[in-house]
This record gives sequence, structure tokens and C-alpha cells, in this order.
Amino acid sequence: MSSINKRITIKEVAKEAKVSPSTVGRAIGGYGYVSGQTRRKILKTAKKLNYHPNLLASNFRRQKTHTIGLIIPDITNPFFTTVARGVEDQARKKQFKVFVCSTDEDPDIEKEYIDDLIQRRVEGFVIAPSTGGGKHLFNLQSDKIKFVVVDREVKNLKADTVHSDNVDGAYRLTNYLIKLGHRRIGIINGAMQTSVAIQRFTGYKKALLESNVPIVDALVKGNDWRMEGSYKHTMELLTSKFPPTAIFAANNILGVGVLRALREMGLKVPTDMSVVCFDDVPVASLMYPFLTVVAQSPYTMGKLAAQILLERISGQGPAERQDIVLKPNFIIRESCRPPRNSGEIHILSGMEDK
Amino acid sequence: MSSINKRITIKEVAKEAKVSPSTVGRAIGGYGYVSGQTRRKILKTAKKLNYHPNLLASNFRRQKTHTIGLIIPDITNPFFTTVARGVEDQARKKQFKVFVCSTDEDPDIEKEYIDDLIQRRVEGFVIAPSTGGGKHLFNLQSDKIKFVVVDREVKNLKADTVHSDNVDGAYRLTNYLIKLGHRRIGIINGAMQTSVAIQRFTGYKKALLESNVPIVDALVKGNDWRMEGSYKHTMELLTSKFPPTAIFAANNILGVGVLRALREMGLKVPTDMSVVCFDDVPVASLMYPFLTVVAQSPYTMGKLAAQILLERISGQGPAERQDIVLKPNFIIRESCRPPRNSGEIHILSGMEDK
DNA sequence: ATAATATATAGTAACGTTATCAGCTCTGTT
DNA sequence: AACAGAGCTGATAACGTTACTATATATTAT
Repeated sequence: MSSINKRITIKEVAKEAKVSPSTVGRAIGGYGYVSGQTRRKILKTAKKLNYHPNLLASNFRRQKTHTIGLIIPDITNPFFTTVARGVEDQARKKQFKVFVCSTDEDPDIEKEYIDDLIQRRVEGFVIAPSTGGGKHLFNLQSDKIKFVVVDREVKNLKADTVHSDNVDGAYRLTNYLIKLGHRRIGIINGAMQTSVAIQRFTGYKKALLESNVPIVDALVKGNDWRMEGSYKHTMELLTSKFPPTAIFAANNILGVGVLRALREMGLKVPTDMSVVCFDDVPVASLMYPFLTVVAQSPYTMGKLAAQILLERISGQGPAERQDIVLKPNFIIRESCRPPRNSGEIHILSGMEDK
Repeated sequence: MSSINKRITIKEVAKEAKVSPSTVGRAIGGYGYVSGQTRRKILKTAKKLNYHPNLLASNFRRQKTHTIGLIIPDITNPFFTTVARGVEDQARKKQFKVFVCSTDEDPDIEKEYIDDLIQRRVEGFVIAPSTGGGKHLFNLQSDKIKFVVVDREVKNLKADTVHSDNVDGAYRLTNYLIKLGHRRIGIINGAMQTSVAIQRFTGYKKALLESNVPIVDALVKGNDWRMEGSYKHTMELLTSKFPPTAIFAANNILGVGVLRALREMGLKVPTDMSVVCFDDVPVASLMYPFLTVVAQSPYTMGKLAAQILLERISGQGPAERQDIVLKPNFIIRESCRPPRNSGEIHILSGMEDK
């Protein structure tokens, strides 16, 4: 029935409705003066001719696209897709479209995507910087391109940000393990070039220092956010001379790697090893062994970031930069117990069905 | 340093390099004749002035966008994000960008997104139709808009498709359970408006019929692809008069719902219940109870779909429509055992660490 | 040597929309 | 009755690029 290929333009509609093209433009675009009568007539004939506005032309003329870019490091990580959902929902409210780009943690791809989207004249970005990325963000800033940073911070970059209180979250998880009696707590961290990793490590150290538990280098592992590394590092911990009695995984993906390694070594959680994790693992949390975590609010993060960005775009935002810090949510489940040979009593009554 | 806001155009570059705007266009766009010398000069001054081509203008002029749309029902489902990765990787190879839109299984949102992307003049779509959607695909076709359907088929729609052999996969899973001795096999299916659900049900029935196992209505559940429904239906199965000894979940999300219900009822897999699942559950598969599944190849699906679409766009594809069927990969893990009180011997030596 | 062709550049006209301006009609106010 | 102003419509000129045409020069074929 309908056909975009006929390429009906405003002119054809104008001729058919016996008005000028500019009037059609006003009627359909909803700007300027049009009488109710002619508007109705125009909309009717537009429908009849199956007119579809050419946004390519419109965007070009106005040099606006009503589009923002979302740059995330990994589209298969549910954390980031949930951020994406938050961004999209908020954008949809304001009639904005979102270009989602996954950089695979590669700064080059990140730059490539950002450049391309600039050429396509997106009106702003929500960016979760990739590991080692972030340098071009300074250029963005000098180019007066609007953007909001989510999840990870970039050193010395003065920009609007939305992120979790990583120090506090890591502190609470570690402290929880200490209070259970653990003294040898391994940490499987992500890439130390990311603020997130640094901050979570800070929280980890803070808890240990506070309780006078020594920080042992051999228990500190990690250099990227991939599961493979996490698996490898956990294996190293497990096969070392003095393996830990508990492991802190610095995000959901790393947490899965830890669990895989434990499983392969035939170690059970929490009987043989206590495990805590930063981030909730959506699917895993529904199954054994039911991780104790601090859960972030990725949806809220995305939503707030988009909100701030869209305010900036429409010129409503405050002059000073905004830095929104969300407290993560501490959820105690059944993945921890006091260490095997500790003198401590069993504080938890976990699931003991193994 | 650089500044997009100066809005350097081809004209400025031309003036600076003392050539005509059209020559600059050819040098930068890489079409038509330009001598090596002037090209170098132009590229140099373009860089000096920090010229960024305005794709808005270029796309408009050529009525091409080098962009395709990807429509998926649920961006938080790892199956679809992996499809997305496949599509993106393939598109990147051909210098195409991908607009990823998640419809939340809502046909109205689906139509809205498709219409918007048409107005933005994407050059084609890869579509995993939402439940109950697909009607507007017929319009797309009469509008001569190119698209490839992935994962789910649309009845009577003659279009290029890429999907799994759902009948066969379901058949193999069900048959496996039967051979283990199960006679009461529950199925938690998705929305029966989707081809996928119908085909998996067909495979299920085929296996039962072939072995003369009666098809019991009370064991057949499901009407959408959400976890909540799956959880509820599993609960119904478990609390019914004659509960099944095994459950077949028709996709990964439903599988998680099944496991959650089992967990809450205190039933262990595979001791108390055997479970098989269509789709691999990426995170869950690394943990207990280690599901037996038929795994699809979402990445390949996305890649092939994009490949076919891009061929169509560049006019290379064959005249006849292509229908690519991928065989799912049967992976036996430890989530199944013979039923408790069956006379069968234990065929499997699963993980018996419970 | 001359014609034919390839190479290189410039000039011009679109692509379809919207911003701006000009003109006209209709209110309502002085 | 004159006039200000709002309401409505139409003509025109962009937005920045690329397709096309025209012209000039270099290269090759005859």
C-alpha cells in the first residue's frame, strides 16, 4: 500500500492540498501559524499520499538530530545494557533517539565511534569510558561537545558524572568478610587504569587497614575486566602457597570468572570459599550459590546521566558541573561463612544443602 | 585545540587551499579525479583547519546513510545482545553503522522505532520481531525496504531469514529426557504467537509421539517470554497433582525462571528434577547446576543476517530469498538424571556432589 | 601532425526542509 | 475611521554536500 520509494515530498503534498510548501511545512512540523482548517486539510492529504518527512533533510537544515550517543565498553555485560535501558527510556521521554555503541574496551574503537557520531551531529554523549580511554574526552570538551560520564571517572576531567560510591561499596564488602573472621581475603580486580578499579581497591585497603589486617601483595590480582583474566587470577590464588579464605570480585563479570575457577577446582561456595562481588549478577543471583554483593543501580545511572545531558542540551542545566554519587545496595546472601579453621562462631546460617 | 563549533566547511578548506570546493569534495570524499599533489595539499589544510565532514549534509545529498537498523525484543537478554554484536561486527567491516533498538516485546514500540528509522533513511533492517509484531513487516516489504528476519519467523512473510532449527533442537532435548526414562516432561514455553515457540513445541511433541509418551495438557505451560511467567508456570507444575519429573524450558530466560522456582521450592537439580533448556545461559552455564542445553549461535546469526542484508543493499544478493537454518549445538551437562522411581539404570554419572 | 582519449579542475544545480521576510486579512482598540 | 497588532499564507534563500557539465590540459593512438 504505502511506498516510501515514491519519495513524496512536501511539494507534492502542497500541490495536492493547493497550498504552498511552506504552509505544509508548518502544518506538519508544528511551527508557525497555520489555521486549523488548512492544517486538517494538509494532514489529510499527507496521509493520503503516504508522506513521510525526510528527517535527513530536516536534520540537515536545522543542524539538529535529536539524537544522543551512548558509548559503553561492553554490550554483553548486563550492567551496561541496563544503563542503556535507563538512557533510552529517559531519551524517549524527550523525543530523543539513542545511538548505542559498544567499544569492546578498545580506545581506538571508542574514538572511531565518537568521531563518527560527531560527524553525524549527535547532540551529546553519555559515555562509560573504556579502559585506557578518556583522553579524547578532553578534546570533546574543548570542542564544546556536551557529554556526561557514567560509571567510570576520568582523572582531571571536569565533566558531569554519575557513578557509584565504589570506595564505600568495596569497603563494606571487605569489612563484612573481616567481621566474619577472614584474614586472607583475595581481591580480583579490573583494569587499574579505570577509576572504578582504583576506588574499589581503595575501599578494600581501607577496610583491611582499619582492622589491622595486613595487605598481602600475593592476594591482590587483576588487570582487566574480562572473565578470562579473572579465571586465570583466581586459579593463581587457589594454587598459591597460602590461598585466601575469601575472595572479593570487583565486578559481575569477574565474579563469574571466580566462580568458574572455584568450580573447576572442586571448591564449594561458601563451604570451601567465601565470595563477595561488586555488582549484582542478574541471572546468577537467582541460582546457587547466591552471591553476597553490593548492587549498583545501573538503570538509575543511565536515567540520571541522560537527564543531565538532555538538560544541558536544552540549556536548562546549572552552570556548575554535577557529580552524582549513588550509594550501592549491600545485599547479604549465602556466599559467605567464617573461615574453616577460625575460632569464630558461625554468624550466618547459610544454605547448607550441599 | 580542535573545534567542531567553528563549523569549518568544504568552502573554507577550498579557499585556504586555493582550489574549488568541488575539488576539495573529491579529494576528501575520494571520488572523481584529483591529482596526488592537490590531494595532499587539500588533506593537509583540512587537517590544519580541523575540518570534519558534515555527514548530515552528505547523507542528505546522496540520500544514503550507510546505516542499518537492528530491532530486537529485549536488550537485556544476552542472546539478543550477542546477535547485536554479530550484526555490528559485520556492519563495521562494510563501513556501516548500526542503530540498535530494543522494543521490549511491544509491537507499538517496534513500529514506532521502525518508522523513525525509515524517516532517518536507514538503508535496511535486521529484525527479530517482537511477540505479536510482524504485521508492519508486510508494509515494509511493499515499501521496498530491505530487511532480514532473525531468530523468529513471520508467518506467510517471504523474506530473507536466519534462524535456528527449533524443531530439531527441541526434539533432541525432549528425546534425551525420554531416553533417560522420563515420562512426565513439563514444557515451559514462550509466547505461542512466535514461530519459535510453535516450532519448539512441535519438536517436543514429535519426540513424545515417537516414543509413545502421552502429551499431557497439564504439563504444557507458557504464554510469554518473560521470567515472571516462567516462574509462575513452573510453580503451577510443581504444586500440581502429578508434577513432572523433568522440565524443558524453551529459552534461557524461561530457564532461569524455572531454576528460581525450583530453588524456592527447595528442589535440587538434577536430584529432584531434571532440567533442559533451549539456549545457553552464558553466566549460569558456568555455575551449578550446569544445564544441559541446545545452544544456538546468536553471534553467527547476527553476522549472517547482516551479511545478507548488506549484500541486498549493495545489490549483490541472489534474486531468490534466502532462508538460513542453523543447527543448534546439543550440550550435555549435569542437569539431568533418570527419574527417581524409574526402573532405569543410571546412564549418567553426573556431578554428585550434593 | 591530428584526432581521440584520459586526467584534472572549476562552476552550477540540485537534495527537501525550515527560517526569514513580506504581504494580506481580520480582529479589537483608540 | 484609522491603526496597531495578531493570525495566516506564500515566496525566497539558505543548510553543506555531491552529481553533473563544461573547459582546459596532458597523454596516447593513428
